[in-house]
Parts: sequence; C-alpha cells; structure tokens
Amino acid sequence: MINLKKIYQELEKKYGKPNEQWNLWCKRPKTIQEREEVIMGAILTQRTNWKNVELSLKNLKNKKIISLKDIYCLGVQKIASLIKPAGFYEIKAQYLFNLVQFVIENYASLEKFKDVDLKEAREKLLKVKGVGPETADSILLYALDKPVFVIDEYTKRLIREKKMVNKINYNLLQKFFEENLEKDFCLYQDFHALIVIHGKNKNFNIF
DNA sequence: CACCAGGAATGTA
DNA sequence: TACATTCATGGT
Repeated sequence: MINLKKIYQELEKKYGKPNEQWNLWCKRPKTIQEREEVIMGAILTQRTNWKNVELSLKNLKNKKIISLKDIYCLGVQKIASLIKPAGFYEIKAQYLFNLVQFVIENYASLEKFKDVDLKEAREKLLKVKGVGPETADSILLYALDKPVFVIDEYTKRLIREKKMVNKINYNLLQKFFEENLEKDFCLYQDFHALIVIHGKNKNFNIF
C-alpha cells in the first residue's frame, strides 16, 4: 500500500470533506439526474474553472435542460448558446452532443450504460470525439461509480513533488494509484477531489 | 492588461 | 513519441 493511503488521510485531516462541486461529485448514492449533471460538468470543465461551469449549468437548468435526453433533443447550436460562460463553447457543445448521442443511440439511457463493464465502457468512451482519458475516467468514477483513479495536472504535480514515481504519464500514474490503494470507488472519488482542492491551495506546506 | 482554469483534437517533425 | 496550436469566457 506504500504511503498513498497515508497521503489521503493527511489530506482529509487538513481539508475535511470535499466541498463546492465535490458536494455533488462525491455524493453517494447519486440519483440518475445527478449522474447526468456530472457528465455535463465533465465536458464543460475541460480547461475551465468550475465557477464558469456552474454558470453554464445554471443556463441549462433555466431552460429546463436537465437530462442527457434534453441535450440530445436540443441540438448543437442551442447547446452552444447556453454554455458560453464555460468557454470554448462551440467545440464543447459538439463534444457534449457527441457524448450524449453515444449514450442514447447505443444504450437508450444512462442506467443501461451504467451496467456496462468498466473496461468496455472506458474503451468506448475514449472513442467519442471530445472525451480523452481524464474526462472518460471522471465520468466512469463520478457518474458511474466505477473504480478508476482520475489523473490530472494536480495529481502529476503532487507525485512529482513527492518523487514517488520517476516516469510520469497518465496510464502509468493511474496504474500506480490503483495498485497501491484498495479498489474502492468511494476512496477514489474523495481522494481525487482532495488532491484538486489541495492543488488549488497556494500555501500547501503540509506533510 | 496579462494570465490562467479538473483537456482534447489536430498538425508537424 | 513529443511538442505546438486552437478553442474562448470570466476572474484576479
């Protein structure tokens, strides 16, 4: 188990339970509507701060766009007009549409897609244009409760600082976390959230 | 006014 | 494989 679990415990002691976006993302259990909101957020938050994502999600809610099916029926151009605050709105509207199109046309609903085996679900998500490793894993972990560890810049920075791994790339780092922690999606959800919260904290002289 | 934020696709060498 | 560029709003 090396000391990854210890790092998690230190972070939890320092920051407590995840807040803000993480109130929803780390909630257990989630309703289907909440899972679908996580999926929308996963695309919208690409290279964008969460505040801007919230503005976009609010625009969607004001228009009663709350389900993946609503997104699917709305169409790319109207999606774009509502998600402008999240930035990159033209391309994100297309990405979001690609994703909901994939789910609805192949599985009819998110409930059905949720039943798909982790390995297969990950491979198929990665084929959707606009869904890369981090977005795919965020969806699997936070919307579908699958035990995959999400790697982002904050995670890389943390491991780099602590010099726990010499070769830093997405797949190797993900393997490192998953091999040195018990296979528990609850732990993965909270741990990743805490890493991000910690990474955004400027005065991070802990441990 | 300059810089950056939970990325991913595309093009170049 | 490894970088560079593009996409774009809102906060500091």
